[in-house]
Amino acid sequence: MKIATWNVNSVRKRTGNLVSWLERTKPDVVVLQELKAQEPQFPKLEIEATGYKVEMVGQKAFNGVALLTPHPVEITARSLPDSVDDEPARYIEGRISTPSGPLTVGGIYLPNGNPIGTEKFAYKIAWMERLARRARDLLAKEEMFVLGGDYNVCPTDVDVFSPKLFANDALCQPESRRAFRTLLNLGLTDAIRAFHADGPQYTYWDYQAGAWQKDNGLRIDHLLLSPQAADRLTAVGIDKGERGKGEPSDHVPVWCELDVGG
DNA sequence: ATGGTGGCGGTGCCA
Repeated sequence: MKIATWNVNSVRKRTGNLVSWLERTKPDVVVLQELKAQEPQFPKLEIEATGYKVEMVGQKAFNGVALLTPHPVEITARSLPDSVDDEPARYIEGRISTPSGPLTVGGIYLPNGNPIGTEKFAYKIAWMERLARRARDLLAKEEMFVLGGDYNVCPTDVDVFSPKLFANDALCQPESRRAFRTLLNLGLTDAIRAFHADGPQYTYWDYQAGAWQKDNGLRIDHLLLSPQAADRLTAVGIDKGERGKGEPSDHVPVWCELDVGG
């Protein structure tokens, strides 16, 4: 069972890349972020032609998340706890069946939070607390789940090409990192770090200043696994090649494999 | 060199 996350930075601009990636890598579930589209603008026909069903929470111009899978899926949430009306489209969650029991996949687009010292940063931290609340509720079920997405957090300085340059960035603040560690301390496993304990494992390279060519990257896209999912983790990967293609997203897909038997 | 790139929407906002 292959679970992936990808911030596509506009699903309309990325339709071609997305379709060829789906056909080549065949994930069982993929969560997408930054659709920058409402439901009528989503390239549903092109995606469905690949055999994937589309569940999404859309928004005009900004944010937007989707869950794609060829399997039967039950959508279990379209927002985090304590949501308000007209909340930014940043969370979707679905549940599929496997031979080892149900698997829940949450797709998250965590607020960027810049600049620090503003309401935007406070909103980021509050959003992370709501995510932790959802994680606790899911953990209580003692089932497999994966919370994948663009967390907009570099968990440690190893995850930043230049810690000095990002010292005042919301992605690297102690509060952001503490809230991320809270998720880990609940018992969640950072899938990439389970297989690559040290060293840079970037998932994002800015469009500006030749960041890709200079490998000036960040690790901000993560897959956090419940203990029941982590017990079955067999492989992880970062599809870095997507960043070198024509008209790329600034993020690349991150995936993991779970051995669920059958 | 106080810039640079990209997406949306039709001007500045967001990342």
